[in-house]
Amino acid sequence: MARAIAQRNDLLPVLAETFREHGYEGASLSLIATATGLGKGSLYHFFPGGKAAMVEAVLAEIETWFEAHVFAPLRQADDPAAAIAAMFTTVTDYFRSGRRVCLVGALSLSDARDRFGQALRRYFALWVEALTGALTRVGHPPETTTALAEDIVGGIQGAVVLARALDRPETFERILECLRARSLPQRQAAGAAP
Amino acid sequence: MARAIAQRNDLLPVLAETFREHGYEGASLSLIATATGLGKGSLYHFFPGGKAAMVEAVLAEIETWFEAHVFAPLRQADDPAAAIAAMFTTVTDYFRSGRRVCLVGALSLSDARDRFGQALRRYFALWVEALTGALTRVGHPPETTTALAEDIVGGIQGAVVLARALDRPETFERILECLRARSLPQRQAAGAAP
DNA sequence: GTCTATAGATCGATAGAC
DNA sequence: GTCTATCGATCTATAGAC
Repeated sequence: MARAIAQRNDLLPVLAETFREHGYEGASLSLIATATGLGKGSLYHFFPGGKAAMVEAVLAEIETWFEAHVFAPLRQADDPAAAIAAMFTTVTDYFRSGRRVCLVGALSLSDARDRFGQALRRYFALWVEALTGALTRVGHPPETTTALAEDIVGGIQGAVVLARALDRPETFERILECLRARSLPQRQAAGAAP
Repeated sequence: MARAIAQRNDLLPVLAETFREHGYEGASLSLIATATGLGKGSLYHFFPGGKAAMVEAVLAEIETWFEAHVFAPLRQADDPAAAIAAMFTTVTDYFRSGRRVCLVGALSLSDARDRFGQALRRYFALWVEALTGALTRVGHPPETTTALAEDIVGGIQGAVVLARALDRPETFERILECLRARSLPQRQAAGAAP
C-alpha cells in the first residue's frame, strides 16, 4: 500500500508528542520510527541531522504555534484583558490540564538544555515579554509587570510538574485559575472587610 | 591502592547529582561508574536492582532529607511563620537558586514518572500537607491553605524550570521571595491606598 | 568488595536496492 | 521517498578472577 508522500511538516506533531512522552534520551529512533510509521532511512531523509535536528524542528514549530496563538494575541489585542484570559484557556487546553508535558520545560530540566539552550530561552523570554506588555496595558503598575509575568509563566510550568506528580489535573486547573485572578488589575482597596 | 570500604549510603549524594544532571535515561552506568569511581560490578553489588534501584534509593534519601529539614520543621515548629521563612531559605540553598534541578520534579516530567510514581507523589503530597498545616497555624483562612500551599510548592518547581531555561538565578530568587510574601498572613485591609 | 571481561540487546547513523 | 540490512558504539547486566 503505497502511502501518500509524507511531508516533513506532517511529522512534527508526532515527533513532538514522542519527545514529550519519552524525553530526548528516551525517544529512541526505533521508537520514533514506530510512532511515525517511517523507517530510519526515511527519517534521516527528512532530518539529515538526526535526532537533534528533529528536536530543533519541533521546538521551532512549538514557538511558531505559541507565537500565533499566545504571544501575538497578547501583543496585539485591542482588549488585553480578554487576551490574557484567552491565554489561560488556550494553555489549559494545550497542556491538557497538566496531563501533557511542556516539552520546552522538560528539556530545560534535562541535560539537553545546553544543546538547545537558545530555543528554550527564546520561548520563555518571548512569553514573559508578551505577557508583560499585556499586563501593563491592562492597568498593572509598569514596575511590577515583568515580575508578575514571570510568576505566571513559571507558575504554569510548576503547575504541570505538580499536577503530573500528584496525578491530579484539577490541581493544574485550580493553579491556573489562581494565576488568572492575579493577572486581573488590582482594584484599589475595596470597601468592607470584617 | 585499597580504597576504604565504600558505604552504600556514601554513594547516594553522588548518584543523586548524576541523575539530576543527566536524567534517568541520560545517566548511563558508565557515567555513574565514572562519577562514583566504582566499577559496574561494585555498583551492582550495592544495587542488585540496577539503575532503577539506584533511583529509588536516591528518592528515599531525598524524602528523608526533606522530612528532616523541611517537612518536620513545618509541622512541629512553635513559630510556624519562622518555619515557613526558613523553608524558603532552605530550598533556595538546596536548589542553588535554580541552578540545581529538582530531581523529583524532573522525573515527574519524564517517562520515568510511571515507574517511580509513588515516590514522586509522596514527596509533593508530604510537602503540600506540611505546608498547609503551617499556613493554617500562621493565620490563613483554613479553607484557602491547601490551595496556597499548592501554589507555593508548584511555584517553586516552576521557578526552577524558568530560571534554568532563562539562565537567570535571580529570577528563581525573586519568585521565591514573592511566594514567601504570599505565605505571610494577610493583614485585614490596611488604611490608606491612593 | 572491587575489578576486568564480556554477553546480549539496543543505540544512532549509514548504505544501497527499489 | 521508502525500505532492509548493517555498521560500530554504547547500553544494561552478568560472570568470575582476585
